[in-house]
Amino acid sequence: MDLDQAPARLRTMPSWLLAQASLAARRAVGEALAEQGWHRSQFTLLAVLEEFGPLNQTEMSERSGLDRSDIVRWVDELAEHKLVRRTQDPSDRRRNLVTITAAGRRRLDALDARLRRAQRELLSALSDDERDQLVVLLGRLLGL
Amino acid sequence: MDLDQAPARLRTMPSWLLAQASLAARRAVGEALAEQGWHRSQFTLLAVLEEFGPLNQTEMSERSGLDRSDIVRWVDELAEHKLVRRTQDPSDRRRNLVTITAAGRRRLDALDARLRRAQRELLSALSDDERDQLVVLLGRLLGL
DNA sequence: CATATTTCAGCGTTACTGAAATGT
DNA sequence: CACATTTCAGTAGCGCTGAAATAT
Repeated sequence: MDLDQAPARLRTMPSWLLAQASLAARRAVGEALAEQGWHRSQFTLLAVLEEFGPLNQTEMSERSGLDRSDIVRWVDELAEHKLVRRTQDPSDRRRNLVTITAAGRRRLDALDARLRRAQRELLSALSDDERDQLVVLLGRLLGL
Repeated sequence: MDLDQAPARLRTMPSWLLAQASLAARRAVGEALAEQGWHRSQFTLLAVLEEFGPLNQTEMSERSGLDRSDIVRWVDELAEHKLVRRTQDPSDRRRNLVTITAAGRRRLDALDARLRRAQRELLSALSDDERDQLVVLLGRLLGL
C-alpha cells in the first residue's frame, strides 16, 4: 500500500479514509482469524448470542448488522460445529431460537483474545488516548 | 440500521466500527453519485490525474489504491466519455499516458462539490473539530 | 533472456434482493 | 386474508489473481 502517494482530495476525504482503513482492518482481522480457520462472522454472531441470547434470526440480524440471508448460512455452520443450537420457538413456530453452547462460549473467548491482538496491531500507530478517541468518534458517526 | 442494538464487544471494537462506518460512507457516496449516473472511481481517478497527471496506469494504481486490473476498465469508460485521453508514451511504448481533459476537469469539479455535501451529511453527528480529528486519526492509522 | 506494462478472463467475498415455504 | 419468519437462489460490486500479449 502506497497510499501516502494519494492526492490531497482523497487523503482528506472522510469516506475514502474510512474505506481504506476498513480495508486494512478487514485484512488484519481476516488474516488473524484465518490462521485458525475461523471467521469474523462467527465472532460477531457468538458475541450477539452471548450478550442477548437466545435470539431468533431476525433479532440476530438486527443486533449484528449481518443480513438475514447470511444469518441462515452462518447459523448452519455454527450449529454444525455445535457452537450454537437451533431450536423451534414454542411460542411461535415460525421462529428459530438460537442459543450459544458451552463450546460456543469457549470459542468466543478464544476469538476475542485473538481479535484484541489484531486490533492492537491495526492501531499500532495510535496512542491509547487516540484509540479511545477513534472509537468514540466512529460510534458517534454511527449514532451509537 | 439498528446498530445501537449491537453488543458491547462490537460497539467498542475498532475493526467493526470501521467496517460499519465504511459501509455507511459507501452508501452515502454511492447514492449521491448515482443520482447523476456517476461513480466513486471516476472521481478517484480524475483526482489522481488532476493532481499528478499525465500518468501511466501503474502509477494511477499506486496513487489511487485501485487495482491495475480495474484501472483498465475505468480508463476505458473515462476515455469513452472524453474525460481522459489515453496516448502511448513515446519514451516507452509499453506504457499508456493518461491525461485528464478539460471536460474531465469540469466533471471532477462537479463530483467534488457533490461529494463534499455527501461528507457533511455522513458526518452530521460530529462537530467541525471532531471531523478534523477523525481525518487526522484515520490518516495516522494508515500511515499518511 | 529477464523484466515491465497493459490487458483479459475469471475468482472469492460481501452486502443485498426477490420470492417461495411455512406459520400466525 | 394480511403479515412475519426462515430459507433459497441468485445478483452486483470490489479487491484481487494468473497469465497472455507486447515492448524494453
